[in-house]
Amino acid sequence: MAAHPARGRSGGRPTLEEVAARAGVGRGTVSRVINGSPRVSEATRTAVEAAVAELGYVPNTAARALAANRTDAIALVVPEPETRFFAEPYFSDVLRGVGAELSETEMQLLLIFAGSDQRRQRLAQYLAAHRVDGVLLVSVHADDPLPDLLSQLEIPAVISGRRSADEPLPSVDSDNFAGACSAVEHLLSRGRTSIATITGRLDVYGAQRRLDGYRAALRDAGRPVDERMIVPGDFTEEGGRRAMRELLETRPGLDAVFAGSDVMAAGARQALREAGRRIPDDVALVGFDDSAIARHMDPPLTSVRQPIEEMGRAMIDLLLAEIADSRPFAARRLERRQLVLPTRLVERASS
Amino acid sequence: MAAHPARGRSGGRPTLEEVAARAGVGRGTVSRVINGSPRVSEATRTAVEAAVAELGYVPNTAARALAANRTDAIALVVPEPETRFFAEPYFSDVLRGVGAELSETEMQLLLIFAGSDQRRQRLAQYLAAHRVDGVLLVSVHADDPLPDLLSQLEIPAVISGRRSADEPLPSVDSDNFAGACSAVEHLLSRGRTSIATITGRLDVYGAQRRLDGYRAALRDAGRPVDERMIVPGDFTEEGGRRAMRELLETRPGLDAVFAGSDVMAAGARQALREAGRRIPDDVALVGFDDSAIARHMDPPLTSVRQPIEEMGRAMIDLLLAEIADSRPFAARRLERRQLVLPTRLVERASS
DNA sequence: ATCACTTGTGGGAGCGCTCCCACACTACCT
DNA sequence: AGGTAGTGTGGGAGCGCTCCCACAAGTGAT
Repeated sequence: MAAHPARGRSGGRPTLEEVAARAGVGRGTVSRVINGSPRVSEATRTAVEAAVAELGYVPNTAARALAANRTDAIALVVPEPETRFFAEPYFSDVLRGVGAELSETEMQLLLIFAGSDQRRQRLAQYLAAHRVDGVLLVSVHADDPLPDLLSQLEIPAVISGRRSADEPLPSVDSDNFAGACSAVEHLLSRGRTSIATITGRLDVYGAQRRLDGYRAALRDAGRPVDERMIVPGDFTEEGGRRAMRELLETRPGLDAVFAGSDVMAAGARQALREAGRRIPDDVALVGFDDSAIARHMDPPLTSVRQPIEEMGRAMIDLLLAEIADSRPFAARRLERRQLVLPTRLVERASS
Repeated sequence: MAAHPARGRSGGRPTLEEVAARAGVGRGTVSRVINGSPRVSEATRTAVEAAVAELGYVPNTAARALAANRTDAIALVVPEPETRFFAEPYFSDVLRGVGAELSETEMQLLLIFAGSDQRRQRLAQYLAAHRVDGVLLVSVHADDPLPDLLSQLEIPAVISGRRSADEPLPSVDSDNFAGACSAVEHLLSRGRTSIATITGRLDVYGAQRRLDGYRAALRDAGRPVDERMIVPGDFTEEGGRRAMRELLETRPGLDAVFAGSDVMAAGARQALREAGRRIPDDVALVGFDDSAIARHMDPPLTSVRQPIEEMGRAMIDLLLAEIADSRPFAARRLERRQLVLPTRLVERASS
């Protein structure tokens, strides 16, 4: 027995050393097998694998993290309170894509909310301790200090959406401009002549671009843009409802609304119903995101589809590449670090 | 310069050793200060704290985990697909409570989905590697092997709800039986005479207890229990809708429904509306959970309030105590490890 | 003065890995 | 025969902590 009486360790998990002894090889060799190094002979590999199986060996992640200076974990940082996270289908869709892509790797995903100052404080601590190899940042507002903190700490990061046209960080975005254009063009082609829009928070670049697209489509069609037809929302259902009420008051003659998100469209629908307007007979309604609520709305909502799940997957791919690049002796830096995925209009009964 | 040229470590974070040198003390002393040991003189503590601040020292969690055999992280395990997680307000409420309670500690929360076989496989690996100090298990079905795996691995765990009356694991539950009783009594007191119930999945103990409460309340009031008035749902909106349709077909004369969850009540409401029944005029409706949808329903839903957020907090308290107990030289084992919190009927317009 | 505690402190040993140097062994050219 | 690669392998050193033993210095009873 050891002189040091195994300080109360429960279970007594086997170590690399023990696997090596069992397989009759050295520690280094076992490590190579575990990590899939090609420089191991077939016979040795088989022997080691047998020993691993017999002993039920599972690597100690803390030791590995300490020695190799990596954690095999990445964080999905949501700079919003939990409530928003759950209310917004966008997040769950991203999470699904991220989870799917990640399940093919050994990486672990942490979900971190940074919706309050206290939470942000804790997150900063967490990042400073380098407890994750990389960060996925979703829903970032223009003035958010988080991206800068990350580059300062030299932590690989990818953001969903951009903060501006020339986002310095690697990012994955959808073509918000083109998507908005297609929505408005669709409404025009249906003979609508008085088209309003409810925007998202304009400190989110994507919301800004959707508004730009709305303007451009009208302009291209030779229609004047009435500024009173543009009302800001905040991506929430309540915000959509408020915006719609305002529109009905100032521009009661409108015959179509392009909402900057499905959730806001749902709010707008309530306000329209309250006011006795029928959809699409009196007012056509188009959303953005094509999330689950669009399909389940009554009537089903025409919406601009963003491939959110695919975006989640792409973010992971980019991030993993970033992480690989950040390690010593990385092959070469990536070139295309900004991805913009196409959108597509899905027509349903609301327009 | 070191002979070993600092293998590409980015940032070059300060170590305990460097802090010690700066403060003119030994490593042990710095460690004691960091960990809040009382056996340090005031003067030394101040000096060390100054050095920590000057150097911007942040402990290396991997090293700490390796040396102390703990991770300072706990996992919230959801044995459901993400979709269910987002569709069910119960989870977000638990998460909110857990997050709130945890934000007062240094513990990190991981959210892990174990909804598919592949995911469960990965989770098992993860747990075997002891990457968390403890586990919170929500929404466990009677035959789930996860709890046994956890006790086998000797990982402290707390479950929300119980699997049976004599749950071996520490658990936090609400008084489902009494809650269901109060709902039915309320309907009876409102003069309803023909009360149906839509149950949750009966392999969830809580759903079973709600059904027991429904039966007991009717019995206590001297009313016979009509088995055709009991229809199983599955906690989903769609399930509630289906169950309600069935009830309307087999028992068209009913004048009240007690649904085993708010989400199912929302589904039932849709079916009632389709059938042209008015709420509460024709049929009174009562839900369970008192989640956000109860308040937002039209009409607002009478519901049995479970203090879900408080339950989340209690789970954390229990789990932290369990973890403390599992460490060597723990003071004493806990006694009360099963917590049952009271429920309360919240009356609204639906009944 | 001696002994027995108590309080504060320094630093060795060790946690379980990865990294990398050294070395044996084999091939295949000159 | 002597080079010159390449291929597998063993194991030392070290990652940055915590734990704990040893010990100095102070305090009070005998």
